[in-house]
Amino acid sequence: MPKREIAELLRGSVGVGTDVAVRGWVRTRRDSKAGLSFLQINDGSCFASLQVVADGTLPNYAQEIQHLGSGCAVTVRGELVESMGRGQSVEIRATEIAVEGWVDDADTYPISPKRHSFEFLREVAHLRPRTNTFGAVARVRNCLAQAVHRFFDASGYLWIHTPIITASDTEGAGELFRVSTLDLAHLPRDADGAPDFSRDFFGREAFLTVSGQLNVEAYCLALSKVYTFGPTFRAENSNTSRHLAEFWMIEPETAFADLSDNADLAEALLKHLFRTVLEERADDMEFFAQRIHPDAISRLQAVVDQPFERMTYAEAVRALQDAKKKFAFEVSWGADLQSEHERYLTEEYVRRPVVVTNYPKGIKPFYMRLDDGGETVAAMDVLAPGIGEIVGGSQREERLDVLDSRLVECGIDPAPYGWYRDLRRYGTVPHAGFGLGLERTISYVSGMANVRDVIPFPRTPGSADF
RNA sequence: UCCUCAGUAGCUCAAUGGUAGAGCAUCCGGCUGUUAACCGGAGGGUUGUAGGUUCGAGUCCUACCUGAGGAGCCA
Repeated sequence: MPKREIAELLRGSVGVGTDVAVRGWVRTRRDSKAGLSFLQINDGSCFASLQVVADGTLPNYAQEIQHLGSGCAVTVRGELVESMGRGQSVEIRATEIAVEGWVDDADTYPISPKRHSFEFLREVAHLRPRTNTFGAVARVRNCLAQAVHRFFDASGYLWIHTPIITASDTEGAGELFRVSTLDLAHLPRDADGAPDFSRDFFGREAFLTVSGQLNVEAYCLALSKVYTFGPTFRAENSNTSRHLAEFWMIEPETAFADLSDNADLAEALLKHLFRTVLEERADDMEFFAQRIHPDAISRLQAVVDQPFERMTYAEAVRALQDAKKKFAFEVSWGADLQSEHERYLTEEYVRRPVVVTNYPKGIKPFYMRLDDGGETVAAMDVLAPGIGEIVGGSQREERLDVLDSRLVECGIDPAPYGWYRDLRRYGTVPHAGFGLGLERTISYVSGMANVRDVIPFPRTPGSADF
């Protein structure tokens, strides 16, 4: 008897009348005193559960089946039949139900068949994938990750596995987590009494990466079209619904490309991701639209159907200054846009994703290409309704002399950047790239308001359970 | 890190400074090709922690802990 995924059976790819076996976990049991029970079985292969009809004549009916409850693991064998009830087209008429794993104490099993707050479910992160919501999030997350690779592969980009451990502590993007094997209780000291990192594992200080960008630029300037996709770490004490200490980031880098090409790529990537998830995870998206965010589907559809708005930072500042809305922070040229400003632009001013470009150089890092005029850099942020900044990127400074003066201007010691400067010494070309936060993308797609609920085991300040 | 709010049954929440309750979940019984099932019953509590005010504190005060929302930082 072939074992089947529930998704296959509900898709109709197995004929009615076939003997099948399914394995999964009981969601609910409903008894009929007419002498049969109905089990909803879910195996995670799709959003829906499969109804199993258990007749009272089954040998373990009274002993076992009538005591099955939410969370129990079972193997069901039987015939796939057209359902006599409403609500599902097919069901399994069981000939055998084997209990694989009981629920130890149904009274305290956290995932009872009722509504739970996301805050509570975070405390049982090892069990929350058994809920409708977190099953859907997991499938959508997988769908998006697979779509990222398919998009880049089809576009001729190479996936570059940039290092997780980095020796540079001055990449300019936030606080870093230290990687060390030194004995903290007996820390070796140098002559000045400072920790002697020459005795550390790598013979120097080392950290977890905050971005694969600098490394991937090296491969970009040889292989033309490359991207990284992996975990990223920031030791910022950020306590918001949009920040994690460990998150996944997608960072493409394109040679012979300028800022406009870069924005085109970001737009094409986002549209591809949204189109794919609407198509391949229609069941989960339907759930998100019904229970999580009413516009979950319609707003993705809208993004896919129309071009992104584009405006320069200067235009954005003007729009904000002309806005009737009162902001807590005043808008003036030279200052970074506040969250409230970004939100106004994308949610009220253009009401869809918007690419803001050419920010003042003073608020952007050294590696962004200086624009003609010398006041702005070729930076771009993609702002999306509901989450704000979803993409941050730029055309990179490919001119060695300008890069050097920018390093000085930003007060950065050029010494550790020898290899990065080499890329400008030997066959430099214009190139551009950006970072797309996977969790923020999932958050936007699903309508899940907190990125802690779109990653399996969230790491945030003061919290690394599981 | 800063500001604001919240911690009461397994969960979601009530309770004027005066006997701690409901719904859901769980268990038991009834009913039904059921499907957010329905009806009845039962068990379930050191009110986040430590102090303080008061005849009396879930409620008021102080500190701390935890969580959430917002800000900053950013993806």
